Amino acid sequence: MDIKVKIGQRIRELRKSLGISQEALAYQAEVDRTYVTDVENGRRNVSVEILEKLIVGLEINFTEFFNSKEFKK
Amino acid sequence: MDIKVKIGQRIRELRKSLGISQEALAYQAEVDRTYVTDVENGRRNVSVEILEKLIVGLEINFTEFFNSKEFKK
DNA sequence: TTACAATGACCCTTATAGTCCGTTGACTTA
DNA sequence: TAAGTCAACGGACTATAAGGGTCATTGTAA
Repeated sequence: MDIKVKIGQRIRELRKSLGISQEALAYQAEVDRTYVTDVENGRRNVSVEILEKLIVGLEINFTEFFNSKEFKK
Repeated sequence: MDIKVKIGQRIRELRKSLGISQEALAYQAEVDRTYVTDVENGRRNVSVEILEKLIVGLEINFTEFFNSKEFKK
């Protein structure tokens, strides 16, 4: 599966588990509201700096973010 | 530390453990040789699609790549 | 010494990542 | 009836990722 889609799904999964809206995540990650929508829907090829912002906004770290079934190939 | 630097260091570490040159990694990952140099030296804010190419070129997966001390915050 | 491979550090395009404005529809609560 | 939140989408714009060229440097080997 497309890495962009995998990352989008993972972000949505973690955001929902936090019970926050896309807009709230966008605010915490300091990115645009519409950008979060695009990322979650696998339409954006995010850079690591932006991904870091999102991961921090999700109150997690890179290791935990990628420690998920879909990233183990 | 800067996420770009952390990723660069991790790539260099894994590349050296494979015993291959930057050029060989660039070839396997289908990116430019000078780009690998820049990434390893923390000068590039790589996108996830390019990072995936590099990770595949390093014969590893995202989970293992980020399962390293410096990515656990 | 010479020669070569590997790496690093510039520089310069162009393709696209990322922002910001808006609208729309679905759903909820008053 | 609103009026609110939320997610999806589009268009236009700016910032920058990615590719590629060139030359310098370093190390090693003959």
